[in-house]
Amino acid sequence: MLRTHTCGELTIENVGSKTTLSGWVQKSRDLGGMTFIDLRDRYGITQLVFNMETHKELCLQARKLGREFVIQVTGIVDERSNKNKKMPTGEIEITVEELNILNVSKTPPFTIEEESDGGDELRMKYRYLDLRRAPLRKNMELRHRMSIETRKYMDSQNFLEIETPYLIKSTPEGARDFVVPSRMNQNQFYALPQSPQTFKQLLMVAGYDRYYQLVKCFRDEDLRADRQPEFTQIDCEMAFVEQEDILNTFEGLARHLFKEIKGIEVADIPRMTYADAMKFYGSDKPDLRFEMKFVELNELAQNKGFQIFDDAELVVGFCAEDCAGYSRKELDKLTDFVRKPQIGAKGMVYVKCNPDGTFKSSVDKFFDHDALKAWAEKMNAKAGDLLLVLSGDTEKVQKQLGELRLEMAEKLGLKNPNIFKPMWVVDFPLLEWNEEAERFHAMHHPFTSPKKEDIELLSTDPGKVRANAYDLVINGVEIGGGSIRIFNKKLQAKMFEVLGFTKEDAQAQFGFLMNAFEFGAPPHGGVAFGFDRWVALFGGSDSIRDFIAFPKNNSGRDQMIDSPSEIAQEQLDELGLKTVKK
RNA sequence: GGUCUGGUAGUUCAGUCUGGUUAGAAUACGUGCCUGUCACGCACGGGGUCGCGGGUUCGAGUCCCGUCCAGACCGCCA
Repeated sequence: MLRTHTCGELTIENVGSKTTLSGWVQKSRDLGGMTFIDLRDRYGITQLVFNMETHKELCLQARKLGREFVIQVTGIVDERSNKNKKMPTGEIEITVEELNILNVSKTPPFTIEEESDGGDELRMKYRYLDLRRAPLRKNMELRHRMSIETRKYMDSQNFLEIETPYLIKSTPEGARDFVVPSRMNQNQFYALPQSPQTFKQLLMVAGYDRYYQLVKCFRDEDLRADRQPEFTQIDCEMAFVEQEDILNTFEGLARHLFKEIKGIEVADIPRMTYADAMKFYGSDKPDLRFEMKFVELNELAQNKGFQIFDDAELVVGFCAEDCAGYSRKELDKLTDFVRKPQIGAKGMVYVKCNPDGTFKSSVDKFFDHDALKAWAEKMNAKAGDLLLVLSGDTEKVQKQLGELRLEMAEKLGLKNPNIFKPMWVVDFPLLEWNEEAERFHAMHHPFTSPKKEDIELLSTDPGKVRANAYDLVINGVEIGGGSIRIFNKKLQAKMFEVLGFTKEDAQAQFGFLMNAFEFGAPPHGGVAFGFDRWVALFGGSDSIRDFIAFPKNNSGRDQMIDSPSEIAQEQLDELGLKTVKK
């Protein structure tokens, strides 16, 4: 037997017993007369002690052990004379009687500790070493527990987990597909699913009225800290439901996960329309951990001689608490922030609500004390607060101010990772105008149903149509989204028409779905959650990379296995593919 | 496709703005000393293609141009 216990389980209760442990040498401390070794495995760290007086040969051997050597020891569990309260096994140590080196190790390129000294690139290249570190291990454990609890909840609600194929059909809508050449059907290609969308709808037609799946999805788009080319979704679909049923069912999932994983009881999850989210927070995924709600100032700020405001469609601002003391330099930095090309504002107006009741603003020339006081009152500001105001075209200004709001929250340390503010954003627009293609795109996807009362607008003013679509947002992170689907063939055809599909295109790409809908499709709808994001959020991180065992880097490369890579000419020939010379 | 930041010892970084003697620190590694350490301590030591290519200059880690790599963001992500 290579071990009788793990390195995390021995305590004061086991003192006196004989034990065999196996693991990696985390660290050795050679004091001359005695040597301590921290032995590590997945479960913890146990201290080994070698004494020069009693076991000279063993002690000499132990001194030669390098970091990450794999060893097996047998010895007696002893109570430590100097206890370490910082570690669970800190009251005991193993007085080693037998030492067996199972394998040696090269010196690792970075330290395998809580806080590694390795940079990202190196940690990715040696991911198997990085995964030995406790923080990564905890992330993997968190991910595991969340998948278990998700399955428990879904099972309790009568959902069936059904697998859908990974080799499917490419469709030009939405994200770019990853494409797989077919050897048996030369010049034809499979696509990896961006989501199991059509299959889950077909499962509804098939009568499996509650489906879910923890499933890999693939999108060939540029990466971000929270976006990987392959990622995992909790994909769900239900039949015979309305939006309300779905929101309630998955509010249940959120509540279950919050309770079981974070020990947090979540009250009802508030809902906000897309229109309000944009109006008050300048984002379709508002972070509600902090206020700084937008206040419109058109009436108070326009026609007072300040040309920039007068020309603007919207003058809007928010109140940053206790920031009136900001220096000129700090305010200039905020102005620079909103003027960055990524944000795109022309400028920023500020009003300091001084503690003595006076006001100091960047537009004192145009607005006197009373005018600024009226702003402050409308914005519920108190003495000591700072008002930040932007103006311009409504949609743009809202987004710009939304970015500024997040920047201020960051500056003020309001993004507390231990506070969770979940919300549903509902009533998304059905379509959004794509400038480049000069046509409407489905905001969610082309199977999303419009609100009944808005259907008529499809022909007259498609941009105004609201959808039965919803997102779950937690702390400003889009955790998931879904919709009630169209199950009526006529309406689906109308939708494709609005999206600019010819009948032939629609039939070629989605015919299999529309045909299926002719065989008794039930009313249905669903939702999909970004599992990696949810795990990262619960783990207190903005980046999903350290919650995926083997992630890809910024350019979609796996630096450990060095993929993607070129393939042999024979493979290409077999697939009927030609290499393109660079 | 674009914007920004970075690339110097095994590793993490300083040094670059303002060019000039032998490129430093910490940590890791090696050797020696040390019987209660747990970020052990002390002493000594080895360790560098300053990402790569070109240019300016008497002289380039430092300035300029190009390029590669990494990261953050915009576009993109139904």
